[in-house]
Amino acid sequence: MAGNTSRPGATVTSRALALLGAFDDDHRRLSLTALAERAGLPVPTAHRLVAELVAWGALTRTGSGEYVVGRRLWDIGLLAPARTDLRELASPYLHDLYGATLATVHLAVRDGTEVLYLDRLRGSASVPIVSTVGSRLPMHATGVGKVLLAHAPAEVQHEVMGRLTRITPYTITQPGQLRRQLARVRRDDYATTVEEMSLGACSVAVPVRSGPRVVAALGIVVPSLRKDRPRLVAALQVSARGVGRRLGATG
Amino acid sequence: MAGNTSRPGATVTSRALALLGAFDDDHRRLSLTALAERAGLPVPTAHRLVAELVAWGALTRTGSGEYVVGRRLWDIGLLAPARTDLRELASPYLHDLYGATLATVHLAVRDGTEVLYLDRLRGSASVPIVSTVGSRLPMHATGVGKVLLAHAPAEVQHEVMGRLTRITPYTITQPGQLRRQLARVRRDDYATTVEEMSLGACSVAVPVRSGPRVVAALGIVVPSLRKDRPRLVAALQVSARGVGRRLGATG
DNA sequence: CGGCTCACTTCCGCTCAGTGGAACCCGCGT
DNA sequence: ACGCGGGTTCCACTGAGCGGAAGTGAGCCG
Repeated sequence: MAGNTSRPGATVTSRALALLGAFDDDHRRLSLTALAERAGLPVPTAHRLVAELVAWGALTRTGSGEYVVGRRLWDIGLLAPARTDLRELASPYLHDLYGATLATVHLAVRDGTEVLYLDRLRGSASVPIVSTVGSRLPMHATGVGKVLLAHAPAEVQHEVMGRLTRITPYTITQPGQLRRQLARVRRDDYATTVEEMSLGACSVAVPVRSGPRVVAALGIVVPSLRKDRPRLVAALQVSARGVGRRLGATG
Repeated sequence: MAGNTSRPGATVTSRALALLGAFDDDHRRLSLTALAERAGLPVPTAHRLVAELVAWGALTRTGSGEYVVGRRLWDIGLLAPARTDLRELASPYLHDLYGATLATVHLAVRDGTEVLYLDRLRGSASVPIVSTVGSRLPMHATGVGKVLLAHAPAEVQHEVMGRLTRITPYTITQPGQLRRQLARVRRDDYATTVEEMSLGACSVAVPVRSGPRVVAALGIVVPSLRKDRPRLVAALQVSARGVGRRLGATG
C-alpha cells in the first residue's frame, strides 16, 4: 500500500504477522529495534504497526520500553482446538499419574516431524528437564517421540531417519538401530530412553489411543529405569487407557 | 487503503485483528460469513485477509470449511509473560495441593475488575465447575475473587461494588455485606463462598504473596465446607507460602 | 558541561496495495 | 429444473501505508 515501499508485494497483514512471529521461546521480550530487525521491517514501519498491535492488546509494552506478547493473544491462543481439548480432558489422568509416580509427567502429540508438548506436570522434587508446554523437541531422542514415531506414517519416519541429530553421547543416530527400537515399541507398546536427550534423565512412554489410532503419547521422566520399569509402564498404560476412553466418550 | 473503502479510517491491521477478535469462548469455530459478520467486514475483504492469516498459521481451516484459531497463535500466546511464568512456577504446588485434598484447585489473578483463571486442576471425581483456564469470572461470587478483591485498590473495589450481579440465589449482591466479608478476609487471610457461583459448589481461597503484595490467589472447590474447613485452609496456606517463596527466589 | 551516540518518535509527499460491489461458481434442498 | 446461500474471483478507484529524513531525549564520556 505505499509508493515508498522498499519491498513491494508484501502485504500489511504479512508485516504485522512478521512482527508477531519475531517472538519465540528465546525472544520473549524485544526492543523496537530488535523487533523491526527480526521482522525484517524498517524501524518506523515497525513502530507504527506495533503501536496498533499494542492498542489492540496483541502486544504489551513493559515498563522498560520493551515489547512482550499481550494478554489478548494469550486468550485467543487458548481457543486453538484439539490441543486444548485433549489437554483439558487428559488433565485429571496426568495428575493421577503424577500422584502415583511423583515423576515429571508429559502429554505430547506429533507435529510434523517433531514432538509437541501439550502439558507437563513437574514435581517440586523431580529431575530437571528441558521441555516446556508448547515446546517442540526431536522425536528420536524422547520417549513420547519414539512412541509417536513408531505409529507415524512411513514418510514421516523416513524424513526423521534422514537427520538423527546427536544431542548427548547416548542419542541414537543410526537409522537401523532406531528402526529396531520402533519395532520393539510397537510390539511391547511402550518406549524408553536412557539419557538420550539429557544426561541423568531416562523416560518411559506409552501411546494414547482413540479407537485404533494413536493420537498422543503419555510419558514420564525419571532418574533411572533400573528398578521399577514394570511398575511405571503399568501406571502409564492405565492412565493412557483412561484418556483414550474419555476421548472415545466425547467427539 | 482503498478508494472503495466503506469505512475509511480503519487500518488493515485493525481489520485483521478484528478477525482474530471475532473468536471467543462461545465462538471457537466460525464460517467465513459469520467471521466477516462478527468482525464487521464485507465478506470479500474478510476472505482475503483470512487467507493470509491461514497461510501464516494464525487460523486454520477445518475439513468442514470453518475457521478455527491456528497452532501458531497458540504457540505465540504461550509466550505471554508473567501469567505463564507464574503458572509454571506454581504448578508443582498446585499438584501437591490437589494430592492432599483431591478437590479442584484454582490459581487466579485479578484482571481489571474480574478474576482471570491461570490454571485449574480438576480431579477425575470432583465437583463440576464452570471455570476453564483463561476464563474470566466476576470477583464477588468466587473464593479467589473475594481474596483478590479484598487486596485490590479502592477504586477497583468501588467499581465492583457498583454492579454485583446475581448468579445464584446465594450470590451476595449487597455492597455492605460484601464489604464486611472483605474485611473478614483481610483479618482471617482466607475467603469462602457457599453456592454463590454454582449451586452445589463451595470454595475456599487464600492470597499468594510476593513480599507484601498480593499477586495471585489459590483456591479449591468442594461440595461442602461443613466439616473440614480448617484442614483446607491450612493446606491452602502452606501451598500459597510455597508459591510466594518461589516468587521471591526468582525475579 | 558540551558533545557524542544510539534508540525511539514524528513528519510528510508519493504511490500502489487494498477495497468491496458486482458477478460468478457450486452444492444442496425442493 | 430452479432458487438459495455460502464461498470465490474480478477489477477500477483511491487514500492508507510507506520509509527516508529530520527531530527528540536519555545516557555516557572526556
